[in-house]
Amino acid sequence: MNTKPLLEHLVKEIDLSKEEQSFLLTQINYRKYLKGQYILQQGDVCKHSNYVVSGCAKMAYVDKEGYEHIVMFATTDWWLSDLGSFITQTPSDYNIQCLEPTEVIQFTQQGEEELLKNIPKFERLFRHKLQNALVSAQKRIILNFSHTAKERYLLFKKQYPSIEQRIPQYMVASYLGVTKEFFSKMKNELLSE
Amino acid sequence: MNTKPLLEHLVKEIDLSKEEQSFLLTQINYRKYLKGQYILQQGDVCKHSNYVVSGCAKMAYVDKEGYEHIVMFATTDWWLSDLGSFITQTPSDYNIQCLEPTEVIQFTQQGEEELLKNIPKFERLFRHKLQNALVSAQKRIILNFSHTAKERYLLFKKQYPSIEQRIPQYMVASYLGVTKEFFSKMKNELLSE
DNA sequence: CGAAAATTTGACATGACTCAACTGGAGTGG
DNA sequence: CCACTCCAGTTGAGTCATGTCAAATTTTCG
Repeated sequence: MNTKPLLEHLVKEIDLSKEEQSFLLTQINYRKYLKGQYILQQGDVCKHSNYVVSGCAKMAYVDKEGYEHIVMFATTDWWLSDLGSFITQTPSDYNIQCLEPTEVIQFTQQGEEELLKNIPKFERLFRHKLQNALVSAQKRIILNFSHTAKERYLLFKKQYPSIEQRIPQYMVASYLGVTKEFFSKMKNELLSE
Repeated sequence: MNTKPLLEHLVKEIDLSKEEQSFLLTQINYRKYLKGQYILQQGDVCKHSNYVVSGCAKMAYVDKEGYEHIVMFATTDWWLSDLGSFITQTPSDYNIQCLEPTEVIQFTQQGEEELLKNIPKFERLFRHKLQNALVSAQKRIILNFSHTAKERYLLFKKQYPSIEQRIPQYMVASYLGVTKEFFSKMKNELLSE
């Protein structure tokens, strides 16, 4: 029932047999978070890899001065975890917090291992997931170096047209790596151009 | 002979049988590049995934203004490719150029597929490789937002102590995302602090 | 040695940040 | 229904980090 979206999503990608599907179901958990709740808090070990069924969450790093830097947003069909903490089971440097009521399907590290062992197709799927994530992370590094905040903002709007409306603007600023004040001025200038 | 370092490196990580080793050898190629040579040029398809045996190379993006932005350096034991171009076999946005005479072992995309199909251990190994790369890419995104160029430079020195001596300083500047002029002034200030 | 490449220096320009004050909703409670 | 507060967003003045451009200096290497 609640896990249906995941199955549908996965079946599209790797075409699971009935047996594989039911095995998968033994390894996952459905969970619902309220707006504002934390899926992961800085300092805790990241116990779950999360597949977002609905809602919206952010992953962020809070620096020593207390400023928050948003690493990514995740909505339906996105995967979300602090990979570093998840695979090594060491305390995380990141927060994951829900910006809306959010439904997720969770894998524990053991569950993921079991899955990979028993259904090798998953190796390929997860590898693809990682590849895509790495490619876009590298792009973002270069983007931040080679473009002004204004340009980055325009690209962000193109790439995530739906997200901007759903969240407070100061979070968009944080994702782009600028202050909310500068972001506000920037948007103004864009209007009068 | 020339492929020995790769085997040794891999055997340490995944413990290959004799048969697996000899199969591996059928899927790889050894190649030597001179200083200055390109392993990959912007616009070409990335035909190979490269394991660096010796030497040093950089992966970089040249923007429309002609400025070069360095994504990463690779020395012994690093893997190097434009993953996006490699997996989709579409033209690359990056250059990979040797900064020293460099020996690499190359996998084609097909070769890599074969390897993964025939020696499932490789799935795990490659997944780990990707995980680590992704974790550090995400860290670098945040680092660039939350730290000044000076701080980033000090971290770079700690993390890659051997690289700074081997390459022209303007490339370090490019990796850090600052101009060579600013980088020069910055280092001066650090001395008198 | 001489030419090209790398690095440094200085004057000036600008993107982006800080801080503080202000505006304008969206509750909330009396 | 008003007064109050809280939070997001805006605005402005001043500052700082970093960029630009042009010239001078040093290093590298044929």
